[in-house]
Amino acid sequence: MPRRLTKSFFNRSVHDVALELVGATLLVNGVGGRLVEVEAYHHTDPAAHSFRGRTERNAVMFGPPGYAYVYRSYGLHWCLNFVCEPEGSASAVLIRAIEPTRGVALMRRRRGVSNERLLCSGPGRLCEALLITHAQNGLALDAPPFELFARAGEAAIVAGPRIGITKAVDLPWRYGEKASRFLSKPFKLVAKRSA
DNA sequence: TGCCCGATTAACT
DNA sequence: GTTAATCGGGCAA
Repeated sequence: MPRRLTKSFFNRSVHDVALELVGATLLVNGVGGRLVEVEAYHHTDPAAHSFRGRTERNAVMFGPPGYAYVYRSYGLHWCLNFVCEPEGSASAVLIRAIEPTRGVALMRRRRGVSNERLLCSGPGRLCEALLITHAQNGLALDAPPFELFARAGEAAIVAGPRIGITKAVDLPWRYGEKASRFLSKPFKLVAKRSA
């Protein structure tokens, strides 16, 4: 079994963590799969919830690393983040897509869709499939219901602009497995140099 | 207090 | 391609 990720894993640059999370396995009550798409949010970044300081909603981001920050998006969906960097940095990785591997039948039922590709390909979708709500906000990531395992082997990781934001749109802080069928959106081709 | 808008999704045309 | 669903944060008044 691959190495289990504990709190110290998250106590460093949010970008280092994001890169290493691609290919890692996340289970919630035994259900989940491989992380194939994540985004980094840093407190100096205008697109981050923590950019304007601490509020009731984002309080967990200002706490120690290795905890879940869950917020409501557009009034109806939930989004899952992992708090990173030393306490007070208020930086986090948004989990955007998962390749389902465990508890697929359960996820299908929770989502009400049969297409495996649509089960966890988006931050709101994966929270519905894994039953993540505000009830998990502030929970430690190295204790039940969470299980996190390091990537085993290689991963072909690409970076690109983040999705769905209007500030700092040019920062290439979205990371994922380019060839994965389970991304929320494909990564654009890397620009080729002309001879 | 009131208003606008968002780290989204599904169902439209 | 567009839009409704739905609500808390942030800012103006």
